[in-house]
Amino acid sequence: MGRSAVNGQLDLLLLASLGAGEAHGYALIARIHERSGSRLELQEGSVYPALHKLEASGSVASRWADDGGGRRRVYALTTAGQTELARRAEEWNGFAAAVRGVLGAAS
Amino acid sequence: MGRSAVNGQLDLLLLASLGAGEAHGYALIARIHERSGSRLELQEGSVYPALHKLEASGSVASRWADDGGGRRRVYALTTAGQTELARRAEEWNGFAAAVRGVLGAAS
DNA sequence: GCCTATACCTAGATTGCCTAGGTATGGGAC
DNA sequence: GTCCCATACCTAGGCAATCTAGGTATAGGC
Repeated sequence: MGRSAVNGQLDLLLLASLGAGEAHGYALIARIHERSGSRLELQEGSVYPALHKLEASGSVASRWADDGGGRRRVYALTTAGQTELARRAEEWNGFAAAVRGVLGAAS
Repeated sequence: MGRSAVNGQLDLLLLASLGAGEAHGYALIARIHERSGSRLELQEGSVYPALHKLEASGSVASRWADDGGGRRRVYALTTAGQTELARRAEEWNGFAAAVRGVLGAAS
């Protein structure tokens, strides 16, 4: 098992991070690392395919930006993506509550 | 994706449920279903292999019980299993906090 | 002109769990 | 008294998520 182990929440994490403003892949990795309190260290090999999948499904849109530096693909949340984010966040809250319920009963 | 989607927390759920007292496989499924507020419906095909794995790693011990009815394999948490439960619970709390951190920043 | 950092990409392997079967026993219907 | 269903256990194989381990390209420091 890898060091971060996102346990099925990769899409949620990416959508939520994009909810804070458009960004390119590398920046998203940094953003998630930061906001998770350094607990999540996503790998590029996980993030890029996930972003492509989210774009294919219409949750995010991308454009190429050449701000002087090298090529960058900047992703932004679409309207459908905002809906999807809300749906997944609720799903996560339900799952977390379910685990808390099972854990809480033991203590 | 199945209907319950335990997202890598199957072992934790089983250990936590056994923390509330020894039980056999079928009863564990019912216990988790109940304590999760009916949100988690584990399948036998997930639970039994997981219990065997936990027994092989020393976290649980089993004995056959024939209380009048058909054969039943009753599982109980070992001392090592209690340590493992604490470790995994802490791991879960860390992960949940990380996700909250990423989600919270968006709102 | 080379090395490093930034940035992006993909194929293939691994892992974890579910699907879909199967066995066995006991009790109620009839 | 036998058929069916519920309880209880088990396994092989498949599938989906994501990680590993490579690769490409550009810009800037030295």
